[in-house]
Amino acid sequence: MKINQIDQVSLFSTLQPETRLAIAQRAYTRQLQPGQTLLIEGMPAESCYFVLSGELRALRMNTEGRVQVLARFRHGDPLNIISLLTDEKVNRATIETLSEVTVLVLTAVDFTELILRYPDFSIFLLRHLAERMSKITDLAADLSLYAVRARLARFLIELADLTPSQAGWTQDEIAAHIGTVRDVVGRLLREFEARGLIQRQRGQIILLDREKLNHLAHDNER
Amino acid sequence: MKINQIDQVSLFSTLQPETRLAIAQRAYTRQLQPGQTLLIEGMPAESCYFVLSGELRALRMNTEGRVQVLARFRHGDPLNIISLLTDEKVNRATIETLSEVTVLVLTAVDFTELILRYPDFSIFLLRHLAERMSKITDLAADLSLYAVRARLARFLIELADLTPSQAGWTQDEIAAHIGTVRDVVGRLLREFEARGLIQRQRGQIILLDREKLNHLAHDNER
DNA sequence: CACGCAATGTGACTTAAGTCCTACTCAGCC
DNA sequence: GGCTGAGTAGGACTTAAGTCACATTGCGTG
Repeated sequence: MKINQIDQVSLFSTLQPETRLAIAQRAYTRQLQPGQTLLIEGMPAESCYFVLSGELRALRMNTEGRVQVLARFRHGDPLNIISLLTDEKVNRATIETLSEVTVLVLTAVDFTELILRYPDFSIFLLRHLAERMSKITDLAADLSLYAVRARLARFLIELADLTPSQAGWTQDEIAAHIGTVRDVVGRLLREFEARGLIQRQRGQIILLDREKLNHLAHDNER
Repeated sequence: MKINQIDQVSLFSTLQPETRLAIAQRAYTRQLQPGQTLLIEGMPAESCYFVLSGELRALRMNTEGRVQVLARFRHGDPLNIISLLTDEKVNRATIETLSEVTVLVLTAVDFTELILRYPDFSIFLLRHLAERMSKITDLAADLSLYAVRARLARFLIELADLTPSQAGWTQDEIAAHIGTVRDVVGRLLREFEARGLIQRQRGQIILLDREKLNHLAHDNER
């Protein structure tokens, strides 16, 4: 892949020019359609990826087909590195695209070589991992310690903070993120609306009473 | 701290002698009593630790006092590095000792310096983080996708695999690990015993029907 | 425009799991 | 040897949350 393309990955901007060059020499790009499965949980891990554009999600599924989203990836995020760093070298989650996606592909061999040779690369990865570790820890604690109502309230607040235009979230997707099912999300959204906490139009959700929502998010009451 | 002491940390054995020396020059040890709290969630993160001996656990607690254990640490495990690597520099969990403990303390400044100067140190951390990431991911997925019965079955199997002498686990502790409450653990253990899946004596649990337990662990049925 | 699929709305029902209580067991210890 | 407190046993009750079934809406595409 061309070096100037690597330079466009803004998150690589913390890396030394030599390191960027080394990555560029080994990596190649790959295009993916929306809704495509990039990796399947349990399969041998052969390479890792870096998101250049588009959005993906990591998920686990149980025997009944219920889905839990574990992470979302976008521009600059490394992807599947845990599977490569771990002893078993097996994909730890299924990864699907949510939009059209371009990724940078790095084989396992190249990856380990880069880590050993370019210290700033492993620091770069370390920071990313720490960030993701924080998020997944929050998820685990939430799932265990808070009721669905609280998790939904928190989700809505975070969503509103993150993206001003939070359209395109189906109830199914919300459910897969907060660890429940569609029906329950629908019920609770209606409840929130009836209580004047939110307002909905064309699938968009507007927070009306952030105070009360925030209270709901941190207490297991109604 | 003395270098020969550092050399005793078997997990540091993958590090270069210079790196070990650098750690030894900056770190100091600290003794802790059983049941002591080393770190409190939400407080500013000032240093990280490495376990020399004894055992600790990381946990989160909700407003009602319910506890979820997020990780266990023992000899060689780094501890609180996520809090230091993350932007906010705040402890991401409460950490308590389970026994008498000796830790190696490294201030935030020394830690970042070591990372920048000794590449093998960051690779060492990277591997640890990947391992822990795997575990916490499993936890989150389990909490979301499997019923308590399945989580308990899995827990019992893992426990039996890990330590041949799995005494000293109170129902309360099991509950805090698998994300439920004492009463429920007690009920289910009795059920398992009545069904001939396990046998209990003096707090010790012996697996009788690993097959069926394993089936329970992977399906959400009874 | 009509058709069909995806998303949502909504009530009725079921149940896992949590809560509450009271009683029992057992080890340690003054 | 009786007392204390931590851990366990076990029943009764409540409820959050999941399941099921079916209606409705809305959007994109032939």
